[in-house]
Amino acid sequence: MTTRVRFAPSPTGYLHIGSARTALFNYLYARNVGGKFLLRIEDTDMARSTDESTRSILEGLQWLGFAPDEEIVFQSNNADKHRAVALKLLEEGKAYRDFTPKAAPSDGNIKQTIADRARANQGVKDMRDNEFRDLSKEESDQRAASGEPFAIRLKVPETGKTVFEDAVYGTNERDYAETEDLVLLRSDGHPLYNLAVVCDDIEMEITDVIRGQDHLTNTHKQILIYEALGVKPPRFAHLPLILAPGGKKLSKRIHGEIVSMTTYRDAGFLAAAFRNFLALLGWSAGEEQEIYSLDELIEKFKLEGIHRSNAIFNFDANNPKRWTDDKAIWMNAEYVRTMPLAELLPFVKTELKSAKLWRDEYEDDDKAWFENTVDLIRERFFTLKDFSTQGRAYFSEDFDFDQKAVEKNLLKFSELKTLLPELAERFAAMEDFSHDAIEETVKSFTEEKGSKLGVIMNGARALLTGLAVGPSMLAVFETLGKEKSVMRLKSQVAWNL
RNA sequence: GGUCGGUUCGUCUAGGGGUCUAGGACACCGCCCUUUCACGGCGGCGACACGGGUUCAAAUCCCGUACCGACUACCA
Repeated sequence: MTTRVRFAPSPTGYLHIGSARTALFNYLYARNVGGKFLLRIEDTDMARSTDESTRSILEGLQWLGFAPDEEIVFQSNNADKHRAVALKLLEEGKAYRDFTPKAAPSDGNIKQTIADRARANQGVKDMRDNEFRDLSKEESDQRAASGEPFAIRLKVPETGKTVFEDAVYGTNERDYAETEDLVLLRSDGHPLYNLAVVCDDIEMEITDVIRGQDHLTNTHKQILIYEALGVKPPRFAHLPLILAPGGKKLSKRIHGEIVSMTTYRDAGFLAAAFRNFLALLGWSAGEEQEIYSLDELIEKFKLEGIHRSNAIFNFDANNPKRWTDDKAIWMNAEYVRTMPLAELLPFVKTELKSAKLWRDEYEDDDKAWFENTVDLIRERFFTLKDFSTQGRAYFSEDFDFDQKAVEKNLLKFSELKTLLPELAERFAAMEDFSHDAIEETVKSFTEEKGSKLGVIMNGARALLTGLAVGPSMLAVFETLGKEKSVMRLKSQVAWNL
């Protein structure tokens, strides 16, 4: 039997970092065993689901490169089938109508309300305590026929237990007495999550369910439904959660954009790097390698490598340099600096285009120059964004001067105000403006003036790039060329800021 | 409150009875290189939650405690 897995997000927000990892693991697993990776949008919560969210999730998946192998399934389209299953179970006596009036929706923190109620009960609750559970078929049918609203609940057997073997967490057992007679169909006719999931997974012929650990206890309820339906449940593998610093839940409300996939795309992350980072959150190949191509991940991915404890996505909202996880930033920098140049170029092009810095000559007459330049400056970059910000001076005359660089490397040495334009004159007189020739000129100029090489170089760096950091100045001079170097060295703009 | 699960450096993790005076990565700190640095090189700081067992031997097995998490909805 072919392995078939699915990623099943509910469209109530953007693609969350935890969901993205779930998608990744499903994808890797499917590819590793030569199975199918499917996508199902669980949009049965009409109140919270939005098309906007669906679009955002699809966008995130597309960026990460996880295209489903079959058409996307929208769960809401299957509502009729789900209803039919609930009715069938009712007919077979495996479910019953509950005529208890629907409770008013609680305001405030629902989880808290539930916990409080449970505490008030002192933890003892008879899960079978429902006056309609054993109502005669005749009376139930009659009350339904008279138009009385009802929900359909699964009739969980009195004795026994649900057991399943989780690929990550091992054997899970739960006594039936711990599971309530869960609602299958709401009184307004809408199927509920646990029913919908089971029905769809059966219909989609899902063989392995890989999802967040928050569904671990739900699994018992779902197994009960599988049993009532007489269908063999799929294999389950639950993933540890990704938490916020402090071990708290990572949420949109509290942590904002930091949890959204599109944030990383927009911040100049490479999908390959982010995938790599995500793969290492909760999974390990058991070796010391950390940089993996997609193919390597696919080849090495094993469910056994997933661990049981939650991981923390580490970041400091108050520190701009650490706005997201350090390791994610490092990983991206590693990719930017070391990936084959030819693969990086298209991304740089896109970035420069969106910053209005792109020129078609970069792929034509100036192709060699462009490639050399990108290769030179990427050494110190972290994201694609850096090409249009820190790297701006290489592609435009309109760049900003970093105040600190100006103060530290220019203003502190007032003599540079005349020395640098003088150096420009020397440059202007040069015929061969190559690395070695430039070095020769700058060195003799420095000696002649009794100045220091570092002072001259860093002053020039501030003038030519606006920054205090960057590649070797000899390379910068050569890259920018004689004309621009001369012009910028003479410019008084930075001196008058 | 109940049920279930988890706990190795600040973070991601290796390890699954002796090879562990616990390895790697990120971050941090120091030194070196150097015309700068967010590059590179070298080094440092830094963890088996706690308490009992079992065993010749426990980070690894068992029990308890603490802490954290999930679930406990006519949400998904």
